Amino acid sequence: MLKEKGAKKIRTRIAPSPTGPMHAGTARSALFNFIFAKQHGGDFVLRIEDTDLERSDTIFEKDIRESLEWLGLDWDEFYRQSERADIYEKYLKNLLDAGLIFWCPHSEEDLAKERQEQMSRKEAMKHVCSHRNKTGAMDDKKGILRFKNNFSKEISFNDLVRGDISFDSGILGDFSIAKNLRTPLYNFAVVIDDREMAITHVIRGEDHISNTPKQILLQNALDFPRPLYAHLPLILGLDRSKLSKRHGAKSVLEYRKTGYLPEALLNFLILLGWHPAPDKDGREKEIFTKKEMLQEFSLNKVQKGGAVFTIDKLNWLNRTFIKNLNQADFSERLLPFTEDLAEKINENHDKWSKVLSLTKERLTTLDEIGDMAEIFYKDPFYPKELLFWKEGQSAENIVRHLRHIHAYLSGTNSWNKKDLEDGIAEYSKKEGRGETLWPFRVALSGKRHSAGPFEIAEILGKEESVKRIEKAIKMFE
RNA sequence: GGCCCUAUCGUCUAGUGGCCUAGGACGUGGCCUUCUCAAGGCCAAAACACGGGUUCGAUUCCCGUUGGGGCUACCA
Repeated sequence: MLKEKGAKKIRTRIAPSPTGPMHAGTARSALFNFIFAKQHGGDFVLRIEDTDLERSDTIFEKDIRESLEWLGLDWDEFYRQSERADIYEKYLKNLLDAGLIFWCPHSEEDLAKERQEQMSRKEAMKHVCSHRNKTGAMDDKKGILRFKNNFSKEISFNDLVRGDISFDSGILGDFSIAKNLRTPLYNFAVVIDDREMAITHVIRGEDHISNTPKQILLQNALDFPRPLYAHLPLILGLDRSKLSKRHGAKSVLEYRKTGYLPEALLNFLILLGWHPAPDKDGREKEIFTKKEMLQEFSLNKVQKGGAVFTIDKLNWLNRTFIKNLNQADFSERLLPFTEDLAEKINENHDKWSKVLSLTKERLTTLDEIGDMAEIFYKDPFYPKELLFWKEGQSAENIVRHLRHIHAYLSGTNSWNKKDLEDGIAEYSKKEGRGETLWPFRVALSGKRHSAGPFEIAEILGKEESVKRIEKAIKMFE
């Protein structure tokens, strides 16, 4: 995409707090930020918002980084707020000197009581501090820092996905900005960092809309330029509330563990709240490579209403992406899911590649490979009843068909799917395909659902196939 | 309680005043193919929350109602 001459380099960021594993909402925000930055030749910044030491844990920071890496959303710069206290302190002191912020000595109990009363009076809950005009030095061992709000001013901004949004700044009260000079609170740290990191576009969840006026007030006080804002619709659970663990929402890494492909998850996520215009023939595209996302994404096509996360379409996308994988890629991605089979796979790669081609278009998630591939490596165990094609099929017939097939298989030396099928065709046509082929297939696979008997037989080889048929016949003796 | 955002099939969405008999995808149902499953092909059911305006004409613009959501911390 063309860059305007002299235009500032576009910089976006994802700013998660390491208080839990990365979930779909954060992943989608990261995606949108990444795509937007990259399609404009800009930078994508990862900033860990760990100012709340109580709740933050490095284990979650690791989870976040690993999630982003797995998704291929590589960041250009990395920051950690806990390492930036000097910067926040500098700005806080300036603001204090300028009399734009002040120390508020009220206890949490006082504040809670005040809110309670305001609620019962049907007023907006806010704290307008009695100490707001006490400038100058104060005992910083007590109380917190608040922004001295000058009221009755409308503050508005233009949201890239929603248009103009305005607030009455008065209802904000003297909002909190730091616990002390070296411990900033969210709204303050964000404003400082977005400025220090030269963020041009703040693309984040809709849940931050109400934080925006506070941040703008701070920017104005600091004389900072205002970034452009784009608030994304929220990802919702089945009950239409903000998606959370409560809904059993999985973390990004859990999707990896289950065997979802990162490209499928990305494709799914970008469609939650965005869809490009149909092409010139009116066709609407559903499958996007990252390259296509880069070409087609645009903020003004982003949806305003929240989107419910349902697994069905993700599953379909995952199946589709798996199906389109080439054999080598498929095999490689299967590695974490085939450890139990590793030895046997190494013994015979040729056999494994045949197994792969049979299973590839049957998998929804990669972790299903075990169940599907085991029939080629382990003796099947199944109840005798499974051999019956339909209710009415007689045991005599099953045995008769299996014996015929057994005899044929034992006698032929032309062991490939096509010849086997041809060899049995006449008999199965005469006796009934389901009648003969169902017991044949079950004898080989031991499963109600599987690939066809000839395909399985080809992979199993003559000896093993014959053995399995014999075993099935024995069940009737 | 206050403030803000939002509203098209079950779900994700296309749609920016007439092209809408509202399109696509997932899911669902049926049929075809078929030994089962998967895949594939065909078909079907399925939505503009409601009420007022504006207009020759509203899914589309405005207002209101209702519904849904978010925020309202010394969390982010």
